[in-house]
Amino acid sequence: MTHKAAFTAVKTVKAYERVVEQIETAISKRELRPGDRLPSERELMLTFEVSRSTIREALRVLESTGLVRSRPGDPRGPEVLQASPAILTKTVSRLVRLETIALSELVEFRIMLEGTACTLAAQHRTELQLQAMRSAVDAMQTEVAHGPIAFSRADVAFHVSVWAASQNQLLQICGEATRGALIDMVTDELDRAPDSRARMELSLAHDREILAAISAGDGATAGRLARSFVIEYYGGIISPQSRAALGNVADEAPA
Amino acid sequence: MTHKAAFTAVKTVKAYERVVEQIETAISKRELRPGDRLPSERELMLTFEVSRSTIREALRVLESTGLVRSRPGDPRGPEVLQASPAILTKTVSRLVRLETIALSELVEFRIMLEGTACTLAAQHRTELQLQAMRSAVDAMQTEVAHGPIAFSRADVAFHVSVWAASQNQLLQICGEATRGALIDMVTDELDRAPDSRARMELSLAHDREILAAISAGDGATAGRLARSFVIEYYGGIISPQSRAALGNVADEAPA
DNA sequence: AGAGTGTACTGGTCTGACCATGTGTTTCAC
DNA sequence: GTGAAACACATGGTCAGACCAGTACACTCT
Repeated sequence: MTHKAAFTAVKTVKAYERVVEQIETAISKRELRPGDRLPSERELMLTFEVSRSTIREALRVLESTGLVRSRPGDPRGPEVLQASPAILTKTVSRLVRLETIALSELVEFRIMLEGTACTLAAQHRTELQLQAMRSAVDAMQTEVAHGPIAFSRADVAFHVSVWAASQNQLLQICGEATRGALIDMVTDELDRAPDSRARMELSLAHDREILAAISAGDGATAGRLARSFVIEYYGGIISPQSRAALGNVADEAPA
Repeated sequence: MTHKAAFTAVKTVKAYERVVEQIETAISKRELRPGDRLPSERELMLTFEVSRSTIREALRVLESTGLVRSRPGDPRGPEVLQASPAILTKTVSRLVRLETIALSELVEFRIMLEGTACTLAAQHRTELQLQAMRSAVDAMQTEVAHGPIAFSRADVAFHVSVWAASQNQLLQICGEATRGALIDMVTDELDRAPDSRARMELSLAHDREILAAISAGDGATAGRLARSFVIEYYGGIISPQSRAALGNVADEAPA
């Protein structure tokens, strides 16, 4: 009598992958905590019963994932690292760079991010973060005199402080990634030298408005302002429909 | 006379890292495109003048980044892959699991994405995409009878079709990534079996509403609906402030 | 022309070796 | 006793060479 055997697909799993998996789950189950040391490669090859090449390949992928770090000569062995969103940034930027993403898509995405960040910042900001944003704006004021490059740096710093106040790291990461990508693709940051003074003043005024809304805890206004300012900046790049759709989300009640 | 020598810090760079870097930039400069094949490991060790171990370690990190794939026995060599959000998903899930990223942040992010996707879809959708979304909803209707798993699959398909209609690949990528991560985290998709029928009907009704708004070209409504439905689903996870801030963006004119 | 066979080369893994480096200890001078 | 210098040792980085199982592709044979 032949049973209906519940066979399941077998996929050959490479040795180093199983090593990775075991160490990974050990970390995610908190059996290994940041700062802890893994056994040396030579010890690991004994416990896993594989060769050093296999151990090393496993360590390389763990290292590229930001979970551990090996340093030559350290007798204490590879270090278990604190998980950090930093590697996400790299992945996201590469994806943006690679994916043949249209500039318009990037701008749309940016509008969304900036708006949400400001909305959330208005709700979540701590007093400390509020101070940070204020001083960032003050710094922008100062930098107006030092030319567009310095000003732009201060501008970025303000936006970073807003992202931080949103208390959402995914927002921060994507913001960082899109900023980098946008700067890569739009290089008019430099050739807009002629009317630079006016534009700096305008940006400053915008950021002050946003800050006021955030400070007042008015998330809807903060988000709407942020969106409209990004649109003002990059609006020419995206379609009029997108402009209308993304810009008016907050300030027009549906008919 | 001693010049002021412009010496710069030297950091010892490991051999496999330089291999990774070169291949990576080749990919990002489109000299290597998805589907292309890398030379075999034995050839690579000749061109880079390193040993096979080094080449292999480099390939392992490239593979863990999702850039290439090696298959044993394939005489054509390692394959250059299409950049995919899958790796992003894995990274995000791990960060959430390690509590580097709070689940609430993920949900907030998701609300933003879903809302914007629907808003843009309402503006950008082609007739073809509209049909796709319609048939996706119809499929959901059919799958109600086949249980929550099949229904959930159809539900996902509908949302994917919406992202596609948004004409924004970044949205698609991030949507895909957050969806995977959320499913990893929130596994009540299965244990909600008791009232599954009611919830399926509710989801279906929601999606129909969204589709109607998209179909009518009403981006503001589509976005507002999408946000509120996500909040209805995952609302318990995020703070009341976030709920209010993200949910009411579209439907309440600022006081 | 199609089905089966063969083969050359692939990636996966192992062994064993060498080197430069960082840590912890020991030694030494004061 | 205390601080600095020298040492020993285990570590990670790299290399060379080997074996095996598997795949793609060409070559049979019918």
